[in-house]
Amino acid sequence: MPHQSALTRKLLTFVALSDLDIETLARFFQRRRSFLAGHEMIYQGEKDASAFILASGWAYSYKLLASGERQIVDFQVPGDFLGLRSILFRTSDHNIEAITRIEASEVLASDILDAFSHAPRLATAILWAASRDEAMVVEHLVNLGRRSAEERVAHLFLELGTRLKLVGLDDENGFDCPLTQYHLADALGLSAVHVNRVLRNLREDGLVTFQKARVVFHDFEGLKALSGFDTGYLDQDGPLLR
Amino acid sequence: MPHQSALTRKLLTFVALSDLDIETLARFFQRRRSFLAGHEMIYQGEKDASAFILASGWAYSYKLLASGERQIVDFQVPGDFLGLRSILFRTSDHNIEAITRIEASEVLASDILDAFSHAPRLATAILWAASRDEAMVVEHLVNLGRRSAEERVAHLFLELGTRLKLVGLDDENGFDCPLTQYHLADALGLSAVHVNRVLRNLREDGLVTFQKARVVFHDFEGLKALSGFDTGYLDQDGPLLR
DNA sequence: CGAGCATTTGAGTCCACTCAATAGTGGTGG
DNA sequence: CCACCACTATTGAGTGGACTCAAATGCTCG
Repeated sequence: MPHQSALTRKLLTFVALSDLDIETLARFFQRRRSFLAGHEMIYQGEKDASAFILASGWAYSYKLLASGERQIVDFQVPGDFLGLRSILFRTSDHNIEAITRIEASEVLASDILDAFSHAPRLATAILWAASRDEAMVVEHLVNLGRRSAEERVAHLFLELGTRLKLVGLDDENGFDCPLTQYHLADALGLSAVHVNRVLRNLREDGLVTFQKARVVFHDFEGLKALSGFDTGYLDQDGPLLR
Repeated sequence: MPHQSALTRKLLTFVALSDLDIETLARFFQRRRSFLAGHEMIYQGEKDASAFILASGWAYSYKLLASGERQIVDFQVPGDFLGLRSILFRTSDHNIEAITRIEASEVLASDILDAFSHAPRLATAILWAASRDEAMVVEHLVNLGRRSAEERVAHLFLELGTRLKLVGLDDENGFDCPLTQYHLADALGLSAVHVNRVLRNLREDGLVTFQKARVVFHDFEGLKALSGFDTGYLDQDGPLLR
């Protein structure tokens, strides 16, 4: 089952799993589902939602305001666990929509709760995965609160590049990226028009280009310096439980 | 042990705990500590940090940027669990500083990991608590990304009021609040000068006052309408595990 | 090959910023 | 006990980054 390798590998870097843990985890990959681009996989107010493990494709999680505005919280790429919070809360407090066509495994609330009863190391690994997600949200908060538009865009591209590299979906100088400028705007607290201008600046400064659904880094170090990007919140220190 | 009631009560609304769970949880309250105002309880880069359960006083968690700017992620009030993410990651990715004098219980990494091995329902409850924290961070993200300065301030006061009410630290028309305008600014992605102007506007519009370390609501419904505040992300639906 | 979406650019506006200066407040020590 | 110092709050003036509105161009896919 090659599609489960990304998540499993991530978890193994954190906790050494027993045979029982591995077996329990394997059950998470039983229910294969696919979704069309634009499909709402999870929606605000949904009761007893499922979670999913992304095998291929991109999604994004977001909240809608009364005004109709949208704030994107995070993007999900292959290997990511999505909707965990929707399981822990009886009713989901956010939406998740497929950006591209998606292949995923559906994980039921009962799968998770069983894992907690019978596979404590796996449970620890899941809590760790949730904490890592929270660390990403925190970094996005810093991005919105204290960085300029140029810095925000640069930071987002570097984060996505790093995350995709971890699952082998990057290449020498960049990565394929199905986002629109509206996605970037709603993730970064900017208007789409301004995102467009910022992209032009970054391109003209020889830092990155984002065109034709591809991000290409031209000056990786320059981008890091500009945005203050530090991989700390994505990196691992080696297993907590051996 | 009256100081443990707030957290324990919160957890019990989510998961019915067994006697063993309760006993394990009780161990979290063994190591009583106190800290002076301004003390750094947890700092970025700290290895093998402890977590804490706040008995009294306020703290705030934040990240520092290379530029020296500060982004406050959340405020912690009595009953809150703080530093959980510092335990799951070997090295802490954020700082937590005491705002007032603090009484707290220190929770070691081993306490948490033991709980995961031996008390699965408690483990589930801890994951739920972590998810609730993440939901708050997400709401702060929405605040920064898509709300105006007036809306942000109003939203923060409503959230703090609601959280304090849950632990009985509010009163008829407001709550005691040890924050400075600099704290508000760094939590809301604004300058302290602008926060001051916004507070004047809200006061002159008869909505809230924030003076002399006290927040007083004058038009609760008006504030809610202004900020689009919805308690959903703080509320509970009743126990997931019975 | 049009229809709908996405991108790009211009013009003008405004929200929140910075810099600067003045009060108020509380704690400390001589 | 009061003088002082550091911190916090307040207000004014001027600036600028990001916004909105508007229009033109490009792209893709049914």
